[in-house]
Amino acid sequence: MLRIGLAGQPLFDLAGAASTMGALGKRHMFERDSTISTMSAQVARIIGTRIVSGEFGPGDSLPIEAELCQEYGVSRSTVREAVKNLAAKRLIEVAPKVGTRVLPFADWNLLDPDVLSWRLSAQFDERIIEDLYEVRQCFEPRACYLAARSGTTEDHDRIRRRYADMVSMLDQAPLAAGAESEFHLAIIAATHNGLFVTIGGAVKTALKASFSMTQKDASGTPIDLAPYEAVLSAILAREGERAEAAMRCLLDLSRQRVLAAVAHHRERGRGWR
Amino acid sequence: MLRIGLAGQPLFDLAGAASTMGALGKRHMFERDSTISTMSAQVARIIGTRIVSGEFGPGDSLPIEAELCQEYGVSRSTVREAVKNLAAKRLIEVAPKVGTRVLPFADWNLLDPDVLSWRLSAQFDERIIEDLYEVRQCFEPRACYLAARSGTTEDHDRIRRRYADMVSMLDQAPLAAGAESEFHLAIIAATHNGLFVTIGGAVKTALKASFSMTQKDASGTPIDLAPYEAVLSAILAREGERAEAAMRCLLDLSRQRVLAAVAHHRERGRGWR
DNA sequence: TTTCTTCTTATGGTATGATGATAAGATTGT
DNA sequence: ACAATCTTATCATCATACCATAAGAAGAAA
Repeated sequence: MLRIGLAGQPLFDLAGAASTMGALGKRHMFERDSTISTMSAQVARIIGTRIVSGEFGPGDSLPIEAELCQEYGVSRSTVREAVKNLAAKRLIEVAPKVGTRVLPFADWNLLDPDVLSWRLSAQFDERIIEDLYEVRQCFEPRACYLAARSGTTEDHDRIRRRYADMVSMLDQAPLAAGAESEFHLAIIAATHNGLFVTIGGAVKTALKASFSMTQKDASGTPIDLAPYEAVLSAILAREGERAEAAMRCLLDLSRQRVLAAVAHHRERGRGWR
Repeated sequence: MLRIGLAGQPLFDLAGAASTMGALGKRHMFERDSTISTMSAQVARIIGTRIVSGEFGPGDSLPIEAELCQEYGVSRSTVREAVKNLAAKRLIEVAPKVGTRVLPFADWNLLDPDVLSWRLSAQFDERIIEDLYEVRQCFEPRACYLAARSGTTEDHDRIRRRYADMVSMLDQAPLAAGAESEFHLAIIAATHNGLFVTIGGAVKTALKASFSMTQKDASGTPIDLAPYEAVLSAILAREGERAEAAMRCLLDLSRQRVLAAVAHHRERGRGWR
């Protein structure tokens, strides 16, 4: 049983000393990532980060609810919501009379945006980017094939529109990144396979999170549209194999671009965040 | 704003009329899926089923917390935990002052075991099985390639052991299905790509859930070991391409087997569940 | 000593009621 | 008509209490 934190003094006092006030309004009292709205979400983030950073290892027990309340200075309801949240992400498992235990890594839902961003902030790792692109190379070429072969004309129209959006936003870097995601998602949606959509959405969020880590979207170098155009034309022509190959190529270029941006960002600026 | 349920009378009275007793012990009072331990999990399942069955459409608001308490005869804490759970699965989004709204289908985490089983129980659809196998065909052959090319000898040993387990359990149908999953998971683990592991775990759970729907594991016909042996030997020989092709073949056979079992089950026994 | 039973305790699950903050809608004054 | 204000609906949080039960401790019997 691993126990952390000096007994008594909260590691992170989210709520301050005053006890009997509504808490939502005290958001301004702690600067710690005030973009997260609720306290339970913040507690979840803190505990989650401590788990993915390895401070709690698989099989370890978390402190009991009452201790967590003390540590973070919040009520039991809040802690319970946070814990439930982490359990839903399969980071922990909570059983009556036995406490809250960290699950083995293999159980973690790494596709969860929160889990991903916690992992990135705990220790940024190019490996995570590589893994993401490995997954994309598995799914997106196939999705492209299916979109070309069995997508409806409405699907194709939407893909075309997303491409047009991309073109029109080419100069505004942050918008372009979003438009690019939408292009990919439109292709995936054209497969009409819900699981593809789920995985695609997770990957999109994951990439966005990793971009925001490097604080720059693809290092400002303008995107080369040619590979996208190749994908688009192959899909519209309903040439499955060509679409598949074009997407494979696109992803490879994209991967290189992102890794280059990461490397570039790594050498200037002494680290991550 | 969509409101369902006749105001006042609970649709499902989970807790009964008595109000001031601990509730866990009253599990025996309702037969409704008593395998689920906590009430909040049951409430989540009921609401989740109503969502995936289309009773609430995307954009609709769920009844407010107080109404849900009444409908299901549980306290607000319980309802809140259930709602949080559904939000973690991206079925709904809850915002202060605006209530709880159903998210568009594209946001749902279809890889979540609960979501999958709710979908299956709401309306069993061969399509879901097809989608699952489409996903498997995307990433398992690639995982096989990577396992063959870059797996450690420990990884390979573990794969070999899982295969041996499969062989030894060949006659006990329920165990064999589990052993087969473990074989696949061992291959996926050998890629050392966490995302593959996450997706693989979800797919495994999903298949298990769909099997339990048909109440028979692969219709009792004994599994043909040859394709598995082909995969194993290719991996151990570190022949990536051959391993990839062998897995592709294996999955295709497996898919046919499962669909046949589903069809078989469909014609006798007038439906699902 | 060993084993079985019983008691205690630690721990999560649930209930209840109250307060706070605020977005959305209703009301009112100009 | 429009803008400012008030009210309400609704979730977020807190505090406290009780219950059920798994695990562990203590004691009794063989």
